Amino acid sequence: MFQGASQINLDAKGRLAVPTRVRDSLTQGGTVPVVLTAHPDKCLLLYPSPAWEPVRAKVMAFPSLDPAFNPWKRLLVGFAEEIALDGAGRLLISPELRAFSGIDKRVMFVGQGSYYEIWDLERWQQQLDRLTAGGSPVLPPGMENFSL
Amino acid sequence: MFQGASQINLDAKGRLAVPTRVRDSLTQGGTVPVVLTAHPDKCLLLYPSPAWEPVRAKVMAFPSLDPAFNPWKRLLVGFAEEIALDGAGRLLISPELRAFSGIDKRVMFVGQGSYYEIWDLERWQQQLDRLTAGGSPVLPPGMENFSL
DNA sequence: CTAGGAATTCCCAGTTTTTCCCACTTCCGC
DNA sequence: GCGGAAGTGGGAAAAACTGGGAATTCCTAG
Repeated sequence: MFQGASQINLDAKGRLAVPTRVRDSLTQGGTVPVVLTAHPDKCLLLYPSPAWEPVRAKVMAFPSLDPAFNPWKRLLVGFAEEIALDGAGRLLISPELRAFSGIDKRVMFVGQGSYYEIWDLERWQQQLDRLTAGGSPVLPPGMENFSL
Repeated sequence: MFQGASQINLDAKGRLAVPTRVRDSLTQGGTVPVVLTAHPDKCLLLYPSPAWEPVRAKVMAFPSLDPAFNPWKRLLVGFAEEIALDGAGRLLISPELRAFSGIDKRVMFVGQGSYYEIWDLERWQQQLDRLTAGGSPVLPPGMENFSL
């Protein structure tokens, strides 16, 4: 289970140093590559390769003739890249994924259960502000009686 | 059941000394780690690790494709960190959680039943003032007939 | 077909950060 | 006043991050 947030700087070559604490759980000790893809909220998703497979299978099973599914398929499958970490545990983010997500240097690396999200730091704070600003957070239907 | 408020100072490294009183009940005598995460009110939540599990499970069960739930999952799961207390009973608060909550040195440590809340002292007093200012505290719906 | 150039990948080493542990001081109880 | 426990601060060892550099491969032009 992935959780926890880390602020990370990309180097000049666009490489992201995965925090050591999560590195082994992501790559299962270096034996498994990772998959990086795009999310509609303009962040990137990072899966251990085996965990990505069933997700891709589900997306590919969307009905091809329903136009509403096609953008999702193009985004999730079209941007997916299998990447191996280098000797120092860094992953190289392609120019295409960097352009899509607005990532240039400062990013937030956020655990979300079965995957990690990678955000441009500024965009991350903007979407946080939407929840915490205004005094009263917005509660979606079904969450009114949620207890911490 | 956790209750009671303590004013605590963080040291220069961002370490918080958990009061001796509550230390054993939090860690069950040192056998169990704690989980620290974020709350929309810009305070931190501190759980004994076993008590956090069901909360995380409920959050993880939110529908992934409903955009209204995603910010909550990013906040509660994304900021969650499992931390072990050091030999002196202190817990290290990560720079990310300190930045989110505005905590730098003086904090208020408040029992809240199944968890503790950790507030920046200034922010704690501001939210107290919001309740007590103006002479008449605001009553949320359903609390009109509450008897102390 | 060959040679030059550019981009990419892999690897090494310095520097910073983190983590763990020890010692001192202060506070409380006896 | 004395003993003990708890809080506080600092320091040293280890690990990790950062940046650069060299070699290889791919592409392009002659």
